[in-house]
Amino acid sequence: MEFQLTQTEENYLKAIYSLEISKAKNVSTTLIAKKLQTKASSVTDMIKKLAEKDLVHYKKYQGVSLTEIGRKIAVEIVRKHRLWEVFLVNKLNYNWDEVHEIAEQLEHIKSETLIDKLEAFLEFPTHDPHGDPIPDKNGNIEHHKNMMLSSVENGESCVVIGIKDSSDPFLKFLDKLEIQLGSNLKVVSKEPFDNSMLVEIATGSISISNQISKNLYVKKL
Amino acid sequence: MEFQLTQTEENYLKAIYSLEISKAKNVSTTLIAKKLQTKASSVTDMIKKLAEKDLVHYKKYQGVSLTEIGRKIAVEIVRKHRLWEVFLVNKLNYNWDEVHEIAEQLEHIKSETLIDKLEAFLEFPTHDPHGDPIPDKNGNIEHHKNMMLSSVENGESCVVIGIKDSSDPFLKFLDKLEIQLGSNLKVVSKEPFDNSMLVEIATGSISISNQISKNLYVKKL
DNA sequence: TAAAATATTTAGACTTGTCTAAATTTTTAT
DNA sequence: ATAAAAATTTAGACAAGTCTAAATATTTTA
Repeated sequence: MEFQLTQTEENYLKAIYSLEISKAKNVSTTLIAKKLQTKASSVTDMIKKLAEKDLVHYKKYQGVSLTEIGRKIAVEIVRKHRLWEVFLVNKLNYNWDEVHEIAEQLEHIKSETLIDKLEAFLEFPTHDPHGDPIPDKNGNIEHHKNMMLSSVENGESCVVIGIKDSSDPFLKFLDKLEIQLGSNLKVVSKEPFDNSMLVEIATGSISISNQISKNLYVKKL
Repeated sequence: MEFQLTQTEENYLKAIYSLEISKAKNVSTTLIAKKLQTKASSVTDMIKKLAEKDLVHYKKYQGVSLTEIGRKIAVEIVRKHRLWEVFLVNKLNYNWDEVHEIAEQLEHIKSETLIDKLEAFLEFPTHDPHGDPIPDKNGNIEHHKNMMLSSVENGESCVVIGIKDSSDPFLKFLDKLEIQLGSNLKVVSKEPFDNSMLVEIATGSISISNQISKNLYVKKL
């Protein structure tokens, strides 16, 4: 029951997986094309191939969804990606905004044993450098509880536990703000006009726009 | 001056490099085909492409040799391969006979910084798990002095410093003999009939065939 | 040194993943 | 509800890397 997929096929599965999570069921051709920076016609071709292999459910013009086996493979790739990110940051001293591209390559390395040995070497981390949970070897993954900084009330304190949009510029911006995973934040006030908030952190008070506070997963204290 | 080569192109360069070292200049199409488990006609096609990019010298029917830039790239790939092997054995606890296939994949990961960071993390190893020297970041590589166990005289002692043929079965066989890098060997006697030798190691005396003694790099004590 | 054997190259075809342009279907708006 | 807009699929083409079979060149050998 073991598939040998190409990197491209794996990338499609991963893209569909992440779109299913953020956008609910039956992901559209266009959305996948946008995500993978390719053309809708190319997506259609590939979807047919994946459907042929029973990795996605597909009916013409109706979008796609992952089959059970397709989802299992997608989660495996996510697991590999996030474990490699931990390696790059914790062992090779990369910053959290530098590891995505390299992990995109490393996640496709084929081996029965490699990723479990890597996981043990890293001492079984539960989250990657951006706070995203790492699936276990059976494909179980604990999803974020959807608590964003933006929904924290005045006077309440919380800890940053994850980043929703782990794009390069956003991570660099957080670096500049001196916000990282584990940072303590206290919401001082919220501005109804633009939904920005005044927040206290270790180094002082800063104003945080809604666009940012919507992208920080937090846990209330 | 930076090329972006495909994995296949890189594999051809590496194959030509290793054939040049063992077989001298102007490597033949057939030899490359054998090494890469492909057909001579495919090799011809690829060679033309590499020649087009000035990575090899090529004249019809005359075989190929690496250009300076081609050799530089080949050595870089060897460097990556060997550093990853050190990582797999020293950090992830793989045995030396299990790492080749995985390193074959890891050597193609593209990054400006990754391999130097890996090298630092591994504390600048000079040799891979099979005793092969690791090129430095400028492409300098210290080649083995060609002293094989087979040329050690009766009564002389030596240390194993490298394996010439690092194939799976050979490495497993050495494991069974309890011979590893750093093992001390004393040549007790040599049998002129088949060139086998009687050798003393820590755990006792063993007979070693010529085929084996020709594949062990040693340093006299 | 000419015939036979071997090595190499060429020609044409196939696969994978992609694209553009055209055709078709679905969705949106009036 | 129907026309316009948007999304999707199809058709045909291309590049990369490979293959088989045939053609050509080189090497061996007698």
